[in-house]
Amino acid sequence: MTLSERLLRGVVNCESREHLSERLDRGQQLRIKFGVDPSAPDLHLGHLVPIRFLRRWQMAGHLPVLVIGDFTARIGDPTGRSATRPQLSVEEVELNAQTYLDQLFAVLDQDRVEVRRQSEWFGDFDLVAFLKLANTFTVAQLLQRNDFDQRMRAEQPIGLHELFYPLLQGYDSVAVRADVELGGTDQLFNLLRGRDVQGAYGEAAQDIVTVALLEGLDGERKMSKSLGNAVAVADSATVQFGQLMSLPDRLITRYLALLTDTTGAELEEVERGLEDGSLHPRDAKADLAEEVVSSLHDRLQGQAAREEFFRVHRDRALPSRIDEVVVAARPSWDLRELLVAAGMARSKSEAGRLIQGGAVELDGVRLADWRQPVAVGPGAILKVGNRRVVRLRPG
RNA sequence: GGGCGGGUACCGAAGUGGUUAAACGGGGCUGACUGUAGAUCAGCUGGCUUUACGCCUACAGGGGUUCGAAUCCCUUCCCGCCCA
Repeated sequence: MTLSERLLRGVVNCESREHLSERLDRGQQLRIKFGVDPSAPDLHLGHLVPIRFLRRWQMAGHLPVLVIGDFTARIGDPTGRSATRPQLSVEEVELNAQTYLDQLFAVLDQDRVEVRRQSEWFGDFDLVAFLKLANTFTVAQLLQRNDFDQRMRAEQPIGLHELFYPLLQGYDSVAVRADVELGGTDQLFNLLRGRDVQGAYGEAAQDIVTVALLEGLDGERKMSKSLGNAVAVADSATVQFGQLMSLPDRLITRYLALLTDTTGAELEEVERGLEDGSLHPRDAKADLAEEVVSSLHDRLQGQAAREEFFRVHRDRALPSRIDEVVVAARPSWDLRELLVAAGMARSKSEAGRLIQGGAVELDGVRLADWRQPVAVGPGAILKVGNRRVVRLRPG
């Protein structure tokens, strides 16, 4: 396997592949730009795909250039959106960016990156400069983009400022003198515009690479916090493990390929095992989950999370650690009020529904009638649904 | 500037004077089944109350008509399309 083949493994789009491969094989050190969107500060597994890619390059001696989109975040990237994104304030952006970087440096070597902010060059961008940038494209060129086209068709609004997003991102490449730009496949349009902008400013066009977008836990849409199908990098090992176990079976190998260092041969083996039934999907998924969780925390926590999961779900035992909730000491409780007091329901109506639905257990006894008052002993175990359990402490 | 069409619950979308807390679909929650999930089936999906088809809040905002309005009228705001 040549150097370029190794570094371009898993890449979906590459332009120009020939040019890039040649530079990589020649051993040239490249500045690989990666845009950091500080509108969503919580990293999830989907972010990890390009970040792991960057790490591979970093270890091969290339320089990741992280561009914090502190201007574009205030516009809102229209990519993949059917609606305009909310615009953020300067303070929000700065705070988010820092949170993002902190999490990112768990994977990347902090000392071998260049961190830049768009405000460095856009901070005093004047109208003349802006119009010059705007002059690099026609409206038709920008409107051919899929997201816009769909929105036009659906008679949805498109903010004028959204049109400028690809231009600003493209100018970033000029500003940081990017050799290569990395992004998810949804960034293809923006990345390509970067090449055009560089050309318009008399610079060599960057090569671009895109990597796959990770599907979320629902197996349908791309992983995103707002869709509620994401596994957050900052979550605890047990939570992450449980979430990964809820992944649809058919995504096991995809996750392995995108989130772990599993080799191609190993992947084929798993695939074969799943197909002929010699490998239980549950176990394959547990292996995947342990691997991913271990990489985010450490090996020990990965194993512990696995054991805990099997304990609670397969063996139906109580979790080894149960959060304690202090509730008022009373001789007897209205069960609905108890649920609200314990933070298991937002309102008494909601509590009543849960009880009627048979979701509530107190000390292992299912309570389906909220009219029946209950007594709460010290250390009573309140269970609502399959995964929410607390220990009650009257006091 | 002119014409037209819109703004309904988390989302999409019905409803065009009364039995509408608002059909239907999606999503979410819960139960059964399981391999944990998915698929499947079932229930729930505004709040409050001594749970009662009782009360309160709700169909962009405000005002009005009416015994009664998401539904009619006036007005403000917002969005889309077409023409200029």
